[in-house]
Amino acid sequence: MKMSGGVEWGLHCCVALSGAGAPVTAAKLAELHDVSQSYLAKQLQLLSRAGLVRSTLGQSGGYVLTRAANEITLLDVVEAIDGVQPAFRCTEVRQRGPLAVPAERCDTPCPIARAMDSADRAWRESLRAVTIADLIADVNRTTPPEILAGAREWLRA
Amino acid sequence: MKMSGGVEWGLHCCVALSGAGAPVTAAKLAELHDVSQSYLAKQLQLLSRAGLVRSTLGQSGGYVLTRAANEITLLDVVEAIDGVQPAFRCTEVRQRGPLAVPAERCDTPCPIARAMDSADRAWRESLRAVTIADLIADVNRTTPPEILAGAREWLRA
DNA sequence: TTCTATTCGGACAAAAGTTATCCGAGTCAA
DNA sequence: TTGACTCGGATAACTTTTGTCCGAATAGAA
Ligand code: SF4
Ligand code: SF4
Repeated sequence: MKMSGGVEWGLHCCVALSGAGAPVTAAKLAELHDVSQSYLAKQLQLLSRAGLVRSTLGQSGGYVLTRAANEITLLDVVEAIDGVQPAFRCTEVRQRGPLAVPAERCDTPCPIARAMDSADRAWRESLRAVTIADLIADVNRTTPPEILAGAREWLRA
Repeated sequence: MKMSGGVEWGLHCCVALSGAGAPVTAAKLAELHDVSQSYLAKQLQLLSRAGLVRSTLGQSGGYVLTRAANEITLLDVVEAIDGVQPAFRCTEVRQRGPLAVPAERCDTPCPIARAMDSADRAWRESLRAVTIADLIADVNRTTPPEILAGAREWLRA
C-alpha cells in the first residue's frame, strides 16, 4: 500500500506554478526540487493528460495551470498521477471453491467490498476538501515575505 | 496505489475461522477459497505475527482466532497484512534544491503532509468502525440457513 | 520564409515490490 | 516411541513502479 512518490512532486509543482505567472519548464521545476528531470517530466505529462496543466511548446514554453488554484483539489492531483482505481480490488473469491456462491446471488456487493469502498470514499472526500490555494495560503502565512519574493524571482529567471 | 491482494483472503479467513470452533488448517482454508495454499500460508503467518490468530502445531492443528469476532476490526486485518505505513511518504523535498528551506524551519509538518495524514486517518477510522462480527451478521442475514449449515459442516470435515 | 534552438511526448530499460513456492524445524496424537 | 502432520521462514518468478532516453512538434529569431 504505497501511493506513487510522484504525487508529492506533482503537488509541489502545482504550488510553484501557481506562484509564477509565466510558463515554467520541466527542467526548471526539476532543478528547483532537485529531482530527476526525466522522471518529473513523466508526472507532468500525467497532469497534462488529466487537464490540470497546459503545456506550451517551443521557446519560452513550459507548463501553466489551467484553472485557478482554488479550483484544484488534492484529489485531482492524486487521481491524475496515482490513478483513480480504488486500493482494494475484489477478486470475487466467493464465486470460487467448493462452497462457491452462485453468480445469481452476487448481484449486490458483499459487506467487505462495501466497507472498503466506504473507507476509500472517506479518504477521497478528505482529499477533495483541500485545494492548492489552501496550501499556498499556509505557505504564505508561515514563510517570510522576503523568501517568497526570492522564490518568485528565481522561477522567473 | 494498490493494497496487497492478501487482505481479501485474510478477511475471508477470519470470517471462516469465526464460524468453525475448532482449529482449521491453512490447506483447508486455501481449498475453500481456491487459492494458492503456499501463499495463503504467508498471509496467515502475518496474521499470526500480529496476534490476531493463534496457530496450533501438530496433528489436528490449525488456526484459531484469538479474540471474539466483534473485537477484530477490518483495520486490524488490513494493518496486519498490508502494513501500518501510511500510503503517502514525505521525502522532505523542501529541504533540497537551490531554494531549500533550512532544517530549522521544518519543525512542523508542511500542509501537504498534514492533509495527507488527515485523509489517511479518515480512511483508517472508517475501517476501524467495522468488525468481523459485522461482516458475519451481514452474511447471516443474506444467506439461507441451509447453506450456512453446509459450510460449517464442510469446514469441520 | 527558413532555420535553429528549445520544448514536450511517448517509447525504452532498470529497480523495487509483490506474488507464489518450497522444504526444514517443531509439535501433537496415537 | 513412533510417526505423520503442522506451521515458519528462507527462496525464486513475476508484476508494478521507477527512472532514462531520444525523436516529433513548435515558437521565435534571422
Ligand atoms: S465476499 Fe466481498 S471481498 Fe470476498 S470475494 Fe465476495 S465481493 Fe469480494
Ligand atoms: S512540503 Fe510537505 S510534502 Fe513537500 S517535502 Fe515538505 S513536508 Fe514533504
